Amino acid sequence: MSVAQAKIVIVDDHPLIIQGLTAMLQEHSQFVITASFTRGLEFMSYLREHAVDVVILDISLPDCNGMDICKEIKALAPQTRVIALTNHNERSLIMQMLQNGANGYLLKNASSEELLAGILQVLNGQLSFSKAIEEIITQPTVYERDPLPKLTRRELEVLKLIAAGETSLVIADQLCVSPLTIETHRRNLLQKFRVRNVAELIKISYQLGLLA
Amino acid sequence: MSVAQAKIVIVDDHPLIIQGLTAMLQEHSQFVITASFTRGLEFMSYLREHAVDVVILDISLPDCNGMDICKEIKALAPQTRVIALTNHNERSLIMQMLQNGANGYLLKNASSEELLAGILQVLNGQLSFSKAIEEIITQPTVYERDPLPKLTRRELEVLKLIAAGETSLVIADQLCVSPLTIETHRRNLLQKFRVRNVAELIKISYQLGLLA
DNA sequence: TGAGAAATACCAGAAAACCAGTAGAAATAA
DNA sequence: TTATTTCTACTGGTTTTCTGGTATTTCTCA
Repeated sequence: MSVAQAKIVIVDDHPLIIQGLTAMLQEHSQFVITASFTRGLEFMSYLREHAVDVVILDISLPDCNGMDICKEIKALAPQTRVIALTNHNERSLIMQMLQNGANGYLLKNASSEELLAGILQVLNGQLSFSKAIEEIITQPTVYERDPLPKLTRRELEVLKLIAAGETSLVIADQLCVSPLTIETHRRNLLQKFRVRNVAELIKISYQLGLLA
Repeated sequence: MSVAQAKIVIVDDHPLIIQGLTAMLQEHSQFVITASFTRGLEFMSYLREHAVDVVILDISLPDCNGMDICKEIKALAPQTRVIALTNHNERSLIMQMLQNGANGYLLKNASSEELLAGILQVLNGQLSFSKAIEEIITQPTVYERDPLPKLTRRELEVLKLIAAGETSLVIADQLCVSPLTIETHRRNLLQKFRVRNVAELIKISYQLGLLA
């Protein structure tokens, strides 16, 4: 990895971002971009055939979620370094990515120096974070929120209907269950997210990227 | 504008996007990128001193809102074409930008061909939209939602506290007014957004970028 | 300076959400 | 095949929001 060029792959659904990264990395001969993808699944099948040193990975992809992709990458090719590149700066998301084995977490509004330094760091076996991310991590955080709650299929379904403005009664009707059941799901949602009412629930769900 | 190079300026808080656009446009000699900014206000003072043919403008900027910037550009330099470049695809946002005089509306996940074609179109005096945007516009819209409601300062303040999960009583306390007043603001918010309850309110506010 | 917008405030009743506790059936994982 | 989780459903009571009115004072800007 020290003499040869480092093989880098970009996975991002924004062609502009790919182009920007490519332009940036081209100027540095120690890197070579061997491929880029706008879909996570296409990348995964590529990874099965090719060696990759660093993956620069968008968390929010159209066809699948970057978090899971990260985990799969680490299962399939543990030596491949993963750098998350995203706009999301929710603490729980970051922690989850680290949990899943990410080597770095950079924000899309990072400067090219930051990006470059980040890639070099993970190649060196170190972790790498945007300044803003570092602050969020080290922050003892009054805002401490535990690892992104795992919702059941039904709960997610109910959550979306709540966000759509439907009342428990209507939701019950739509899902063909008792309104009391919906009330229970509702309560469990509030509990899992540790919030006090739907307003907060919807806000957090958005911040965590569970909705839209 | 036909013989000379078209002067293009990019305003986007993501260096990567700027780099991507720059790389893309460099290959075409009919364009020249004369400047790029990560802040709207800096750009505005630049515009007072320099001629610009096309501004590629991110709607969500750190220091100010791209919507207003668009209006100001059109007031200051009506011959300058404005292309909105953003991730938001809410109908009301698009309409608002058009209202404010934008010449084009492209999505950040657009392909380079789409971007290039878009710039050429607005230079020709035509309007230009991403395919997805065109669909949203022409859609007879079951989803019709009128121009992004204008909130008063107080309403926005209340909205944020609602999103934070505070009850009317607590909000009233915090703002040192009667709970009944908050109820009124609340009602006006629901009315302005044409929604039925806070869940929907918060969802839409997020989609419109009013929160976080 | 005068009109319209914004912020304030009230009443009263209906609807919906929230809280606490319990529990059986069904699906899924160990 | 247990064990655990998920989905379902209930009782009963409290709090909060939502609806539909009305109305005064203070800004704001044309």
